[in-house]
Amino acid sequence: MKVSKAQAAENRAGIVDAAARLYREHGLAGVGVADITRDAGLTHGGLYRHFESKDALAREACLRAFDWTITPFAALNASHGDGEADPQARLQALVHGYLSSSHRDHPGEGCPAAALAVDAARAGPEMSEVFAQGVEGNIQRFARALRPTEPADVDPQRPLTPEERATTITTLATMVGGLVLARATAAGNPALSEEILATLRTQLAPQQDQG
Amino acid sequence: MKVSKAQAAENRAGIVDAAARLYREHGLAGVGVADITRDAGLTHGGLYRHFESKDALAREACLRAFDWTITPFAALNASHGDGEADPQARLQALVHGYLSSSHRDHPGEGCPAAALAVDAARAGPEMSEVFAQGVEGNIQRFARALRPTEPADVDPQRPLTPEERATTITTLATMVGGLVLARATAAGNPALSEEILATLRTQLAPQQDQG
DNA sequence: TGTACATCAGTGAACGCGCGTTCACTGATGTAC
DNA sequence: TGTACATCAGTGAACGCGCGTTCACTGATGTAC
Repeated sequence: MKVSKAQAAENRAGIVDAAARLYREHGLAGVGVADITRDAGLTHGGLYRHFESKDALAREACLRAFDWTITPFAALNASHGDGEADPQARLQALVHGYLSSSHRDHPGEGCPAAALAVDAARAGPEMSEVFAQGVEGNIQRFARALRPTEPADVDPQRPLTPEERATTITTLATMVGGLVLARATAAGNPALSEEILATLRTQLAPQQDQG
Repeated sequence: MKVSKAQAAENRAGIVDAAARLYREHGLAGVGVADITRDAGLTHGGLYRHFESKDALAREACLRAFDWTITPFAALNASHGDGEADPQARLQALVHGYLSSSHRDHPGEGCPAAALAVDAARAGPEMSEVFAQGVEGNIQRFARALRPTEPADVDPQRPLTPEERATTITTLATMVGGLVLARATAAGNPALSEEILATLRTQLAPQQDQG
């Protein structure tokens, strides 16, 4: 039966959200369209009224997963506005959240760069473009969120300096690599997995460590 | 027809080698057993005389891919023995080789940690165990290869200090994360992909950069 | 050393099975009058 | 405002297709005598 336009839009968004979560959990090749629509409370036949193909849905799901507001980096925005004022404390909060056992064990709600990078590299140029946009966006927001808020007369949206880009890329790459290695070793050698996370927390954000 | 024991062993090794290469190129889910045996010059039917299942072959292929002698890290052994004596120069050579466009564009002969980590995380505890062994081995060899060779009376095989482990884990995680991100963005934003590689080369091994 | 024969690595057809996609159909929606 | 009807989101069966795995068969190997 037909549903209202509002309901249809809601269903479509539900499919994208379900895909974004399931793809991060099981990989692009590990989830079928029937799994996704079932998870969204629908049947698989109607999927093609919304998306041209599974690949098109995967691209949209990847874009969605990089959405700033649902990423692990979301906390940064809040803390930048009214939260922690000290950039070093913000970095510490972010690094500890990212390199946590909880993030490692719940890829479905976690960083898409860590969960989908290897799959995206094999999924063709269009997916790579979506992925690159997400990574570039993360670099920008990550670097800006860690800038000092003083002095107040400096534009917080000014372009990144080469140094800012370099240190941000390095930190992001280390976090992504660490999370990826921690996940791959978690089931087979939990101690090594924890050691990787704890080591990188300390290396990236010195000072006290609270797991 | 039956073949000699020597030929059978050679065929089996050929299957493992083909699997190690194809899995790194296309992922564990992206290659069929028929692709692998065809690549090894055989038909798919006989595969099960050598391996219990596709998963068992995948595990053996992962183990093989981590083999020190065919890894990008292989150069380290040689250079440790009779090559570059300066640890800083060895680090530089390794980092530049690892974070090169060539390594990015040829995952089949490259680092299994970068190519298979995300797949391994989803492939069950047995695969994770194999992967964890490979990572631990890489930590050990990487750290030892970068030790100073002087003074000569210190045992080069002595256990790693906590500091050695920490800096090695950080460097490895950064290289893996960087390569993974460079691969995922290569087709969609080549400039960003190159920037990631170049930035990390400079950050991990300061001094001159030769691409 | 020679011969007869059991073994078994490899072949290629066949098997279920799950996948992405298509399609005839349904019936509530939303528009035209 | 009411009514008739075209639209189209969603359903569920059906389609090819490729996959992992099985199996009867082949014939060179390697062993027993």
